[in-house]
Amino acid sequence: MDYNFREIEKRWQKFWIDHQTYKVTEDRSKPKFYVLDMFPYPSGAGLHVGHPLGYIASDIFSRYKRSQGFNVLHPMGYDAYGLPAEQYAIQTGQHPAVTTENNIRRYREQLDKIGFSFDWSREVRTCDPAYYKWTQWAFIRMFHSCYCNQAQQARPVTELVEAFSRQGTAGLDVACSEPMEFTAEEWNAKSEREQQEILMNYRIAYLGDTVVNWCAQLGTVLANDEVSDGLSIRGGHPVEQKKMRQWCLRVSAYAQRLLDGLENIDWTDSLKETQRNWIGRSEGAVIRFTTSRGIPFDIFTTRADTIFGVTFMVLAPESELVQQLTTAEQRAAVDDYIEKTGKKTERERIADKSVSGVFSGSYAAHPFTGEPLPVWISDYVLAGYGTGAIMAVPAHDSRDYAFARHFDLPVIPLIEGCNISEESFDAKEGIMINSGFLNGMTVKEAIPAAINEVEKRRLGYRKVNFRLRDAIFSRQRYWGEPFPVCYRDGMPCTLDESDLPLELPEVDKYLPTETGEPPLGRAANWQTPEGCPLELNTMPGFAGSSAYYLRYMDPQNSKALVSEDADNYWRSVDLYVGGTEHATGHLVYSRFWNKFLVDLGVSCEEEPFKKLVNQGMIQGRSNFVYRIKGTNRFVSLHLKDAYEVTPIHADVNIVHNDILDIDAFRNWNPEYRTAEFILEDGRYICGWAIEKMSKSMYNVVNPDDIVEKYGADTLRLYEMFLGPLEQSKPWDTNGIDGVHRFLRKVWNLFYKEGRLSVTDGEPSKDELKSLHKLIKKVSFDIEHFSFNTSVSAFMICANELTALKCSRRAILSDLTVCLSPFAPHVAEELWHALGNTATVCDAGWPAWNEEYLREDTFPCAISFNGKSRFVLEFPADATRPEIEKAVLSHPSSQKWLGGKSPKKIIIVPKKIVNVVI
RNA sequence: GCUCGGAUGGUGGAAUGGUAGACACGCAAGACUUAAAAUCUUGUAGCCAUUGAGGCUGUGCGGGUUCAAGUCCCGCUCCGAGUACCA
Repeated sequence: MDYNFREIEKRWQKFWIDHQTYKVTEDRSKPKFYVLDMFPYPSGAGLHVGHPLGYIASDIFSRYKRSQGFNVLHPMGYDAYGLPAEQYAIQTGQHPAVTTENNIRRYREQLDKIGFSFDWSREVRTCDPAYYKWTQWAFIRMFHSCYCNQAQQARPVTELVEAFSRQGTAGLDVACSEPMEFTAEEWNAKSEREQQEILMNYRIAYLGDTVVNWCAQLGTVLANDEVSDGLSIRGGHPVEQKKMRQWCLRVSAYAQRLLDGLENIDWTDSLKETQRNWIGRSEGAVIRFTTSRGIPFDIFTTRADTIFGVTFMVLAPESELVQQLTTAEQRAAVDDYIEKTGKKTERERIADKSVSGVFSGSYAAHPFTGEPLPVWISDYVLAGYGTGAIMAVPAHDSRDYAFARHFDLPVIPLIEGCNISEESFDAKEGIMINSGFLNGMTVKEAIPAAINEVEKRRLGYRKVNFRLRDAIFSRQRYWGEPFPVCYRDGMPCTLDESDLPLELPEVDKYLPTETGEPPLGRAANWQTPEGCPLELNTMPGFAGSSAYYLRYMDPQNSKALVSEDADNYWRSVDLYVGGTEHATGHLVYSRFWNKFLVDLGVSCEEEPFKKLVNQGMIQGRSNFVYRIKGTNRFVSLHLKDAYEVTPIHADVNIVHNDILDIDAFRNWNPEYRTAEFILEDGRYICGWAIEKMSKSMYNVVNPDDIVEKYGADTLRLYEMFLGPLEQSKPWDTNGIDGVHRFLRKVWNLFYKEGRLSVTDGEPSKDELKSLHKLIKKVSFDIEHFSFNTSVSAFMICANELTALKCSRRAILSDLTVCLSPFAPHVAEELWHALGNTATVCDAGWPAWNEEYLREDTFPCAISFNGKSRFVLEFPADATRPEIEKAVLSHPSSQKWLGGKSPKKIIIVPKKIVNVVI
């Protein structure tokens, strides 16, 4: 019987479905383990070979943990809301739900062919009302919560209202958009509407007037992580800054917890560092300057030590102080400047490195010297960071320096011996000069000293600033979760939780209305039964993916997002596998979302993803043919230099090991039907290059084709064999034959001349050694996600056992179990062929025995002064004097010693002997 | 600019400070075959030798620590990823 992978894989995939082999329940008799993949967005293009890489790795780990007796939760679902389906709907009029459903079906077919051990009974889809009910529910809870900075915890807004009516804002430290101060009497005297306006300033989900990234082509706002280089990540359209009233999530309130939480999780350093930068904690001080007309002017600085070097002040063009500080004489110039910068898109603002700005006409007084400092307005100061205003220290900040040089403003050096003739001195080192009471101190001493003095004189206060902004949560799109919000007299109110889910309505077109409202404006009767209009925006992509890992724990629960019982059992994700591209998006939002749920008592673990592994990207490997210019003749790679040629992408699916299938190429495109070829050694050899995997480069490799040709087990092994999991690498089908050959070799250990041929009885010493070497190596490798070397270990073992003509049942049985996480179908087949009735995942992971690995003798490299010279075999129990004697009496030793006697002899047991002369 | 990775044969890549190049691809030679494919065997870092002979040089570059460095330390070069008027 041959290794018929098609039949085997079909049989076992059916078996696993029929027997619900991978369904899990909360079995308290076993330890739990939660392995999660980042769920995919089901795109129309289907999966290419890059997508399953992470899924294969997590599947191997899941199966391994199952064999070790863990109760493994390994679910899969779909991140089904998103822009591409909606764009497609706009073009074709097809309902996004239909295309999404089709895409999901296609994804599922492709995934099923690879033999994953997902528990599909727990599948979730973010566009399913039974699922997004809980996304809406969390939003309602965020609306009714505020963040208490003292307790570092979300609290109900009702508590805040009570505090306001009792004591006003006195003694409260609650996260807010704008600092506010009022007394209990003032609060109680306010109207309901005024009180609601004030509460918006504190809610965790709030409506805020914010500068947003507006993308006109997409007709929607985008979050910071959805924009790169001033272009939208989806589609690459220009993005401009616009002030709009939008739903926001107060992610910034959780900044410190998000930062602290990184200490206790097992993620790569680079990913943690990316998040730290994104959160951007900086310690400094807010210092209050006073302007000529008594208007306070607060700035944030991390370099309070440079206060004596301030020569001017700068405001962001969007700052509210601009209007107050502009004098009559400067009015025209300032208005002109504001208009010009306002028109610039984000992209232009980044691209334009030239210095620009305008003088406001006002002066601020230096808090220590009282000296007047001109107040300028420039777009190099950002409205959204700190206070939107800075004190400019041109000698020690490169941006201030460029500005001062351009407008010819004074520059005062503050550090002994620094050279500021060409550029500013930004380093935080040196001895202070020209700085009053700070003179003679080092920079490191001067920073706290300056802040202390500022606080003592009541000129300002110590402040920790974060770069992390609140997340803009509204999208002017159709295909997303509707907000559970209606407007009563223009005031936003949440729906009752019992009315959830609020289902997405039908619309005639997926475009904005004629009046410019979002697509939901087209829905008929989009209002509550009492007639209050419902919110027209929908939620962004990250809404549905922020708590999906919790829903998998209890996916059918209609009473709660997750039951306390299920949450207490599964707790958090032990292993999360996915790409780095979510470092500042999903992985920040879901950590925030989880922390909020922890505050509500819904989730029990502060961090949702204990360990995270980033699989690398699989790039495409394109093939080229070379057409001689102006002809339909193609010349093979190594002969092309003799001609003038144009490289043309050839479909990688008609090229094998860089050799072109000429007939297939002629049939590929009518244009090439009559093509002629100049061959080398009778073959046409293609050139190649590493590029992104995409249709236009004809380098997309479909996993279905690989499964059809080689089988799922070969695909799984080969994807792992390609290189280290976390490294980006090109897909190169060359070499897959080797992995396939290995599986056939394993098969041939069991089957001789077409029939099963295994023998009972005691395995030989060599057989045991080979097997136990494998068990040890593979166990270690899986724990360390070093799957590529595991595959090598399998190949070595198969080669050794083949050489030993091993057909011993005991050996083959354990080998099969080791192989089962990697190649589950063939392992299952062989396991049953050995006469087992239970599935291979119930077999239990074999333990290795060091006893079998011990050698009778060991080879030892003999070095002289570190240079390896010859190898000697020693008995396992050789003593030091015996080794020394053997080494020195070896005929070559005299040659290397050159008549001298050795200074010392270093013996590393079982590895090396070094003779130092 | 800053942060984090990385650099090893023709290729993908192995190597707890201890015989560098495992394993695989590719290539070459051989066996089987009318032939091809498939399969199997052998060889395969470079250089100089040799045919019972071994030696030298080698992990991006330059130093250092060590009996011993691809691995650790210092200084560069190049490549990749992320991030950026963040005060």
